[in-house]
Amino acid sequence: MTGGGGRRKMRFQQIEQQPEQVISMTVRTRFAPSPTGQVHIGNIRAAIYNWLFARHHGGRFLLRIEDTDRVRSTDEAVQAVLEALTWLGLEADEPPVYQSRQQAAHRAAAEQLLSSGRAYRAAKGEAGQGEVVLFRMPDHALEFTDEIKGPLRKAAADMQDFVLVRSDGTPVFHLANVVDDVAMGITHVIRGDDHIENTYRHVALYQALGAPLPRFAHLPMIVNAQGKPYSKRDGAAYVGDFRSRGFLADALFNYLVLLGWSPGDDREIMSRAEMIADFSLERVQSKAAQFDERKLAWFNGQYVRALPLATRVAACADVLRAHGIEAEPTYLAQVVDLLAERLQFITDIPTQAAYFFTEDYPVDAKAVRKRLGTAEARERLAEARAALAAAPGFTAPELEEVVRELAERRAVSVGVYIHPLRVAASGSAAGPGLFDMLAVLGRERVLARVDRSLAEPSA
RNA sequence: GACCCCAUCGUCUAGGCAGGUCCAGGACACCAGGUUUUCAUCCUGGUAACACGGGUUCGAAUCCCGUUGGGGUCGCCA
Repeated sequence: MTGGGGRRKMRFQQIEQQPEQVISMTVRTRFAPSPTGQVHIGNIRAAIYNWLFARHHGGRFLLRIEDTDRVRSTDEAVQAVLEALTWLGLEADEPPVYQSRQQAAHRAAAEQLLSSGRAYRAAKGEAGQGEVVLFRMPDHALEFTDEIKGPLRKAAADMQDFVLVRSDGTPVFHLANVVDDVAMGITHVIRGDDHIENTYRHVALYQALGAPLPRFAHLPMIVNAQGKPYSKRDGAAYVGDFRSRGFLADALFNYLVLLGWSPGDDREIMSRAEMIADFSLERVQSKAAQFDERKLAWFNGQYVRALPLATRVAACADVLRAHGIEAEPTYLAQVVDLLAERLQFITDIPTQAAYFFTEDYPVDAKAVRKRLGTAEARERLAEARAALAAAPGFTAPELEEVVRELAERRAVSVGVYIHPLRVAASGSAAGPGLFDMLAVLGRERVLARVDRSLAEPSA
């Protein structure tokens, strides 16, 4: 059985759950996390697809907090969900629905099922736990056409009755989920494919409740390098992890959208508008996708570089401030502009550009040995120092002119001066163009650092 | 174990529903070269895949069957 092709062909041999016009009706999708912890990367991708699908069809994207597990659900987790959605720009179109507040409706549905004979009371499991309400599964096979997987079918013999209401009177996931989806008018249920088995039960529930069936789309999982479900042990697994590690929301969004979906052409970097315009469940992959943080990092670099300078400067200022560095805005803007192509993460700024802000910057010992380790190198550095000091002004073109002139005069490659100067002025062998860097650093700082280098005992 | 899902470069994928134009295209990563004072960016080139076996067909990555491999589900969790 091969992916998309087969499933799309077969779809039309099946009876549709809803008329084709469904798409022209108002599409309503929802993200329904259970607030028991941080928001997992796989869940947020489901949220993204729900959002994109709703936007594509001019419909609505809703949020439902499935907090019926009172023991494990926490307010902090609810906050985490809200923050993750806001950060990624996935605002819901209506106020969030809290499942725990819908219990009256859940109970009413159970009563309805009880009186119609589709559910029954029974003492199940260990003695002493009391009575539960069980749903009576139909005695015929159940089938539905998944928007991603194609026609799916389950024989009656492979399905058992299941609990709808616990012995303590609280509704179980299946009941609450379906009742709420009906109440919220959800037309398309887009969720992880670990829910496929549940869907048969849900289909039976919708039918028993006399509610119209939504369309279902089951997304494949996100797996790690071992092909196992992606978890915290595989590095960043939660939305908050990515955020704190310096990933941009747009970069993560773009990467995640493409992890399991493609526009059908060669585009990689896409705007939200493009994604919305082109998104379709038909093009969602049906096999699990392996998370590749290196590609995510590449996306991040692309997005960081595309940031307007002012935005990048502000973001860098925040990161620096968190590191106890208060940078003067104009100066910082020069530094950030200088580092433009070299920043893949905004959070790299403190380590990558420390020497711009403090005299206590890290020094690469290896670079010092290589570029300042010989008597000759130090002599060249001294010559360069004199040239810099004699420069008419301390702008990049002026500095470049005096140093190149010096090299010409001594008939040596200009690199002979550049490399020692770079290490003496920044402590590093890598960095922006030397003359621009020196100009931004300023005469005083540069000369002082060079003098300090010259004063240190040679290796 | 039962039931279900999945299978194109190392990874994400295009192509598959309408079989030939695919000795399989793009991106990340990797390798080489170029640009450059370094690093990064950027540019050029390269290595690299249709899981296997049958079948249908003049012709299969594309259709069918099977095998193998991977995954999911079998809770008074969600």
